[in-house]
Amino acid sequence: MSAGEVGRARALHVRGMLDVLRHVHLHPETTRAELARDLGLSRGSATEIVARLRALGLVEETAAEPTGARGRPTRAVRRHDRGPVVAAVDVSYETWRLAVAHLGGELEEPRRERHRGQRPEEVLARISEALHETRAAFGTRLRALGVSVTGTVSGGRLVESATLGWRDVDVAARLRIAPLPVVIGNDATMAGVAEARRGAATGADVALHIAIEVGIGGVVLDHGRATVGSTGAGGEFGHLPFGDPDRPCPCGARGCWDLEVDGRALARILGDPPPAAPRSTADAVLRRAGAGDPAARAAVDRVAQNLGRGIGGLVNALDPRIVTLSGLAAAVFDLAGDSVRAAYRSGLMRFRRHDPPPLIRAAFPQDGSLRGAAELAFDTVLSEAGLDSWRADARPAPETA
Amino acid sequence: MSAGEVGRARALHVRGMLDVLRHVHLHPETTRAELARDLGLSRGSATEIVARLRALGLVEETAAEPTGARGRPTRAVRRHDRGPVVAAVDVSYETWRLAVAHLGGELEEPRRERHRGQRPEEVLARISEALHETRAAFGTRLRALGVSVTGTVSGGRLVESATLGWRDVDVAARLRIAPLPVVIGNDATMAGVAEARRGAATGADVALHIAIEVGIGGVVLDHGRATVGSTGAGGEFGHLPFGDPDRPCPCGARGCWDLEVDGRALARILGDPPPAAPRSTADAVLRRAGAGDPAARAAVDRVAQNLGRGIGGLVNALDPRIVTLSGLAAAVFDLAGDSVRAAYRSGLMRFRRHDPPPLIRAAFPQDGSLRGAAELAFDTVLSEAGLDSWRADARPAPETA
DNA sequence: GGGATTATGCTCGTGCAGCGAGCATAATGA
DNA sequence: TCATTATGCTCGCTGCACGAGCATAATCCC
Repeated sequence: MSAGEVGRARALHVRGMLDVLRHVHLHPETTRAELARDLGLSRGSATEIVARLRALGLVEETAAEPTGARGRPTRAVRRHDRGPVVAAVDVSYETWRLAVAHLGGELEEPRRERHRGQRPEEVLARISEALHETRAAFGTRLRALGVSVTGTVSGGRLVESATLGWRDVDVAARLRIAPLPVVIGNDATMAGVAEARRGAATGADVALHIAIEVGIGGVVLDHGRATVGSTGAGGEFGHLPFGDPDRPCPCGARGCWDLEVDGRALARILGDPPPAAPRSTADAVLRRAGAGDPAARAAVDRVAQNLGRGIGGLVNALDPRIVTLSGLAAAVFDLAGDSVRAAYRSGLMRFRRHDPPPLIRAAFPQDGSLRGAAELAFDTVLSEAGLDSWRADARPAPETA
Repeated sequence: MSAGEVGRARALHVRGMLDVLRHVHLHPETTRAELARDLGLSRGSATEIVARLRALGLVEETAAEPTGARGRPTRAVRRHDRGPVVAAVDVSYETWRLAVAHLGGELEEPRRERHRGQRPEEVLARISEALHETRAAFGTRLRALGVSVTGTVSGGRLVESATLGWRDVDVAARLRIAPLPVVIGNDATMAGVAEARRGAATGADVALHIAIEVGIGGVVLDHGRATVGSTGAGGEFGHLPFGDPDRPCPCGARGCWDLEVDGRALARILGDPPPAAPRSTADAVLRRAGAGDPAARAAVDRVAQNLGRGIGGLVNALDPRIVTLSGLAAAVFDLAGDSVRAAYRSGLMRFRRHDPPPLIRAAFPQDGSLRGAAELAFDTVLSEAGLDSWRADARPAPETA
């Protein structure tokens, strides 16, 4: 190389730019003055950092609508119209979805396809195709991929999904697009991230998210960060032995909480055979209970108690500030909230009962996992490496002096 | 104030000094060259930072013993002989202990007193007295206080301790010494911190620590940081409903795991009345089982199964890399390891069974909670605020130019 | 309508901290 | 004795943020 190449490999200090960019991501309508205040920057630094971000095509400044307050009007700092985007994929029971997300979290209308009956390779090939179309449409603006999948994710692989009937599939590898970073996680984990960062648990230091579809998924969020353990499989609360110790679970263990709270539990309590589609069964029972069927009502009540009791135990163990519920958990909570709450309270240690963490419906019942996948994908964009690579892609080759 | 006081309130950039100081804390015998390599510093920066730390009386440099390797011999960077120390207090069932810890983690021989039968105020007054003696001996070298206490800690208070018979005591407030920061936590939490940072779980990204004395304490460690929830009460795994749903727990809930694994469980299984001192009862049963008493042996086996099964569930939910055991959990594991392991494995989800997280004895069965309290106290010293205050105490009043 | 008030934007000089090249130093080994 | 190896130290350089001072642009109030 030429002799003029001194100090090129040097680590760039981009802390300030990242702080500002993350703030813009979390508060899409912001101003320089707000940035300076919230991030503890001087106005001079704010000016300089915003100027650098503008030069990189990451943010734009436009005239802000007048607030009517005194003082020189500020300008709005917004995401750049041609700034970075990420792709978010969610693979669920019968369908998959693919959406593009912008800085600030805005999700474009997702593309959606049914995949029931297809083999994993077929499904993933279709999604990969769609991803390549997205890549073609957005070019280098597409920076990362977040994948949410219903099932247990460990070591970056989908190790087991009873819902999908898949086992040990390297979903991330099959969806990877050339140089883009991929993050993959369980759907409940992803939805929990969305709730903690922009949903019902916004601002909570520690939050517990509980989602029931078939079985229970969940996650603890610590300041918006999912605590997923050493391999990424953390949050499988459904396989805590809260249930009948003799009842075998498809997971291989016995007494799993899973078996006491979903469609399988409702069918069993009602004396019906194990359902082929537990989620639909659950919806049917909930409808009947809502319509006044006493047997259905009793079954829902029983499941509500099992749910509340388990959540009480989890709150004892994990000490969240708030508990968000989605899927069947939210539906049961709607229909039999008193039963859930009563069992929850009586499952709490005494000192917690005077001010228990509230149980709240999730803010994103439909697209939480897509939103969460987008958030985690953006985490890789809003990092030193992500900023460096954006800069490298945006600029022509660096010139030697 | 004088006009020369420009920029005094400015935040000092001390990242490099803190990085080096933390490295010295974790690796007490180090060298400049190692610091530069491990922290990614240039040798020039290492020189400068070490010089600054020396000037502040935080580290010393001495001739290192020759390694026999080629090259200019390096000098050892060690904690300063008159550098900062912290006090660590552990309040347990019958005694309390107070120890002084140095940078690097070395613990001086603890002072120990029995307190059985005394009221909380008396006990804490005695400890406070001892702390003031420590303060008198070490002066401003004493920088922080870490308190470990057996019981549930929430919001900085001891809210409930069945072991001590205390309820809602503001231990931290009663032990605070004038301006020093105080950190307080549950004894199992503190012991877990010690295991994760310097003990059996060193290097594990996520570790689960399980301690049984009376009931179960525990904690998840994430890269050495205790995940204690929103109020600090996280880790009360003993109050997960793994047990008989009808059995009432003194905590107010039912079916708690606590009741299935400690001296109370052993007594119940043996048909004995509830013991007054469950830990001694447990030790006695363990001795009889070790000596070959078949009834005792069967009871220990049963408890071993309850322990293993619960740990399996926790591993499913929390996904640690390793599980460390102490107290009665370690003793049961020694005596009935096969039963613990078998129940553990059969409680795991199938995909985990080919390579389950190992169950390991804790490295600090005796003084883990003291060591952990010292570690957390040192965290406050090895922070920007801690460094600033050390600088302020060490130097005379800043001069105005 | 015109100053007073309030708030934000911009420029510029300053300081800190770390980089890295080059040279000095101090051991081993042939 | 001199090459080799490794560390220590000096020094000029650079990136980044600070903060004072001034410019700018709105509303408020007489």
